[in-house]
Amino acid sequence: MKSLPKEFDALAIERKWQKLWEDMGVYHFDWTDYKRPTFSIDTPPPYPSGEFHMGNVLNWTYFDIVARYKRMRGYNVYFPQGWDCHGLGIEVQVEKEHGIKKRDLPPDKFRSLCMQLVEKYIAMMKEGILRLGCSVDWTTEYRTMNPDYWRRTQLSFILLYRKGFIYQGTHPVNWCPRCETAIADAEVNYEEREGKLHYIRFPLENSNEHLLIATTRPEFIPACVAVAVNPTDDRYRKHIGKRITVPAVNRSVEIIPDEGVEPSFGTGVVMICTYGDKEDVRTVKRHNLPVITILTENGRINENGGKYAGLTVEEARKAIIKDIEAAGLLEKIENIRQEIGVCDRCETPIEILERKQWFMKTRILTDKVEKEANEIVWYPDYMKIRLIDWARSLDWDWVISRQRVFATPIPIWYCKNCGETILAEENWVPIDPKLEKPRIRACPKCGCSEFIPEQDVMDTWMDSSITCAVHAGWPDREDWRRLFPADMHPSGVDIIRTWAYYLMVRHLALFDEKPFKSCLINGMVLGSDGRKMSKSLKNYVAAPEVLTKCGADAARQWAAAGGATGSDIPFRWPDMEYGRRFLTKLWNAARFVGSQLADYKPSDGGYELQLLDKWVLSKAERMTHKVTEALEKCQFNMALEEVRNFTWHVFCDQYIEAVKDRLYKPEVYGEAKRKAAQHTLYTVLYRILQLLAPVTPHMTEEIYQAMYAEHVGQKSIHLTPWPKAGEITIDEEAEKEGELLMALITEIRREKAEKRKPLNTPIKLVKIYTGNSKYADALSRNKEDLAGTCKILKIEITAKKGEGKSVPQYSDVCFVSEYE
RNA sequence: GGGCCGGUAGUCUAGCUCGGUUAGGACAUCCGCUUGACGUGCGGAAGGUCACCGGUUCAAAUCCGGUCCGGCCCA
Repeated sequence: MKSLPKEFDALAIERKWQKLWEDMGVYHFDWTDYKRPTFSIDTPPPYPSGEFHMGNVLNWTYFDIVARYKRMRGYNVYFPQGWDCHGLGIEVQVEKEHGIKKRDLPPDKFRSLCMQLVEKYIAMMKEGILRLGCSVDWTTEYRTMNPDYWRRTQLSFILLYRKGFIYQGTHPVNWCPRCETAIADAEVNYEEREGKLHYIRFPLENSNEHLLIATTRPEFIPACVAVAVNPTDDRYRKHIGKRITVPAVNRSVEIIPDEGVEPSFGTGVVMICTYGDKEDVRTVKRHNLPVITILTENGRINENGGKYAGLTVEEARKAIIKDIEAAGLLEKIENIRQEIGVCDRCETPIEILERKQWFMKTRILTDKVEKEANEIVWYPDYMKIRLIDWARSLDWDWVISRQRVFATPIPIWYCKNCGETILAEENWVPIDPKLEKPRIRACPKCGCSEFIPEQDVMDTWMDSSITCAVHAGWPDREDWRRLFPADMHPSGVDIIRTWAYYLMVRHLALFDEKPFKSCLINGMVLGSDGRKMSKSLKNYVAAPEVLTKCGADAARQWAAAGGATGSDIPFRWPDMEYGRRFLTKLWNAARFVGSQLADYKPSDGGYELQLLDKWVLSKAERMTHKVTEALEKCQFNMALEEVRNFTWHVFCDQYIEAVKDRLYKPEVYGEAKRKAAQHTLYTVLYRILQLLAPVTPHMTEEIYQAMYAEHVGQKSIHLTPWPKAGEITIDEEAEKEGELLMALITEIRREKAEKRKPLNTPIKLVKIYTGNSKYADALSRNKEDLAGTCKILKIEITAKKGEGKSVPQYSDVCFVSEYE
């Protein structure tokens, strides 16, 4: 057997295997194999936003461990990889980098700038995935910005349209005035900011009294359509039904009762505008109030704002306050902390606008979403609550249209004459209605042959929420249901409400089936200050730096063992260091085994297993059960800790130390006992390597190739079958006796340490008292390893109780040692 | 304001599902030793009212209720 060199270069080893695995194609899904069961992973195509970061490392490590484990368990594993390219984030960056706005360039030019930037980011992130050693099947790589992908997005749109899930309507939507587009609830963040609460007098009609209203948004006064009070509020109940004058615009509106009004906020009187906030939307709808839209798409006051038309929101606020103050109607202004909705991509405060948009009916699916969420296996289980709560909390359907450029076009035209909506046929896609006409001669309704293309494009989530079906081969492969639903969908805890939710509603609507059978959740990566790691918080550690300093196998150990699955994992350099040291330990253990097995042939028999051989084999088997069980439950931290502790402490510190004498001196103990130790070292090390392979794929491969590949016969350790239960016999008797023997060895060594003697100091005589004949018998049968390990020249064992140093856990067992 | 998660030695963390070992580990600290795999390694030591209060129980870090604090997501 080949022995390993003393030095190793972890990074070189990692690069070498990453390349060889790719060359050998060891991770390719075998479409022609119908014997093995399949296991498909719905790899979330990352949004190429720049660098592969530690959160990606955590996420990808989790499901790569699963992929590698399942492969060894005999599954035909499907591990695809794509890129979710479209979206506002890239557009905003292109605008920033080039100092332009989307309208400054023709759409195709703007789009190509976006594609360039995306390619740059993909290259960076792909490098990260490769360096982490993920077992991706790169023959599956795809980009959602390529027409072959968005053909599928458009096809799904057409199918949903026909099934009645898509509608166009004029409804209030979240609107980013900077990006000039509608955005979904999931794209709105809430931030606490400093605001001002204005107290303004609204004169009551036919009276010289007034009501004092409090508002944070006086610029909406021109859009005020009612004044509301809580019907249970005794202060104002008498005014309900009367009319009141809106200052600055002199409009007469009604005072209405509404239970949504919080009597303790401000004055308990609020103005209802279209639309100052989401609450206004509810109130307007509830009371069927008129709608006065006063904002343009870029956040200015429109013609409905009268004299304030053309001003920005900020300018209008100042102008209106000035006018109200001049009219003597401004009572006071207070500072207030308020939560405001901002655009997820550019942090501009969002507005609510009523504009014609495309929607997908999602709320009618909520009961189904809940039912399916309960049928999916979640790791950890409680995470399903997030999805269910989110689905239940949604007020509006999903706005799927965007007024942007870099996205999948909506395959729709309108008849120029009668306005009829023309939906693309299934075989027309991919198609961009802005560049191509519908493939019909004339409008089926009026015969007109001129058409107006839909300018809007689709929300990016429309691309990325059909991945479970697309990965499986839909719609091109007839057998796509073989890989659908996906066996596992991995997700960060923060995107359950988006990714997992949208996947659910899209696939339920399209195929009436849940998209995935299990969902693996990873927590957030925290910085050293305990807060979520981010560049803006200055607690950011770059993944390439970590991978260069410590290597992928160390980083993967951090990800696996940093905490329980689903919980947030703090980034810690000491963890990284520990991972690296463990690899060194493993390397050296393997090197020792190799050096002792120069003359060993795995097929050779002729060995007589000793107690400690049986003991460590039995413990290795027991550990295998624990690791297997932990991996089945995606408890990566438990699985890794189990193997690391066994390797370091049981295998290296205890077993190897205890059999050295037997290995070195066959002339004393006999060849059969040396062979027994060789057999055990060979077997247990292989077991360790296999169990570690999903977590530290590179190092285990390197050792496997040098020491095991020839005999085992698989071209990669990652293709070897996971150990089956019972391959090694669990020997309870040997474990019990072995524990006693190890406890005694440990105690004798401890005594040596206490006496400040080097561990290889010979002991002239050790008298052992066991207090019972069972222990005495066990020790007598196995005193060779005891003597060898502790350098004892003579051992006397008696079954009587005696004096001396006692052995922990075995209160009756004690010994007296005599040194020279 | 709502939902979820967490609060375990100087730091980080496991254990809690299914109550019962001396509460396990890593890093840091201290003391020893260097043995023919070990970028060292090994042996040992110190360090904890398991956030707080109450309940269930023969028995609670673990189950139940409440309080406080922190985080995440949302309104």
